[in-house]
Amino acid sequence: MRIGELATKAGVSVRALRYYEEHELLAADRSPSGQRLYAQEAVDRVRLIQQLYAAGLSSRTIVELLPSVVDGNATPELLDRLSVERDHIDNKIAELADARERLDSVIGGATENLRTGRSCRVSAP
Amino acid sequence: MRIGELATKAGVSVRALRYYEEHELLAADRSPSGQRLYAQEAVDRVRLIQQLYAAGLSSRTIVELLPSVVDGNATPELLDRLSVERDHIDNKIAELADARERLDSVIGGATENLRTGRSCRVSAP
DNA sequence: CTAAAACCTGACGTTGACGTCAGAGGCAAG
DNA sequence: CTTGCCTCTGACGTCAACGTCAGGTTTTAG
Repeated sequence: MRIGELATKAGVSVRALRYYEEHELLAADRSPSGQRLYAQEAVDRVRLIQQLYAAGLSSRTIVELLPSVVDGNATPELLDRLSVERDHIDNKIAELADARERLDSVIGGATENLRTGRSCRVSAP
Repeated sequence: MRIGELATKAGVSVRALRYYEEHELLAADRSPSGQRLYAQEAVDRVRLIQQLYAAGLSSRTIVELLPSVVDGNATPELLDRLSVERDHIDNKIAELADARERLDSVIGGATENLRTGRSCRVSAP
């Protein structure tokens, strides 16, 4: 498949795919005329890349870890790096859960205020 | 307290605090000579700001929502915005959990490979 | 065959949350 | 008083992950 199709299937821009190649996250074959050609698996790989981006990994980090994640193999050092990133993700999840709780309690309280009658002492009656 | 002390206590840079003032996230009194003066509560407020940043909110969004979060009150519209952000956070948590599972299974598999004897068919025996 | 759509390379633009530097003023200690 | 650290206001620099535009080639639809 060519770049446009992959972009559509994977839900990213064409520019993003060229960026991934430039940064060695995603290799592409070339047609005789120089157009990029991708295998079906590329769709999953792009989704994986996006997932790792969303997890806060930089493209440099992804380059280092992606082979291990794809073929399920790793040296002890890579295993360490993977654990480090896993822990980072754990911490982020905890932070997010905190923030969500905070918003939830605000939402709950404010909803209650609106329900019981206007707001809670905004000004004197 | 002056800006350096707040920066230390809240764990951010002096520059960040000036940035927050510039973007109306955090007001400051001024000494006669023009130096910024903060109350103790500012420490918590800065931590809250950081938490919301970590949750992916932009400074513009934080400006809109911060008053509600701080005093626990909100108009119906703000309540909507809060819910929207809460849902965003929910989605992010789900994505992160996915990514973590992925890393976990890679870590598990690779650890197993190392444990049972080198790697799983890297080359012919 | 031709026009539209997709693709190519290069290169500059964007955005957010600060970093950093310059030049000048303020403030506690010795 | 001066040494040294803190603070001030601009204002330009940074970095990542693309967006966007220019100018040209290739593929596809009719």
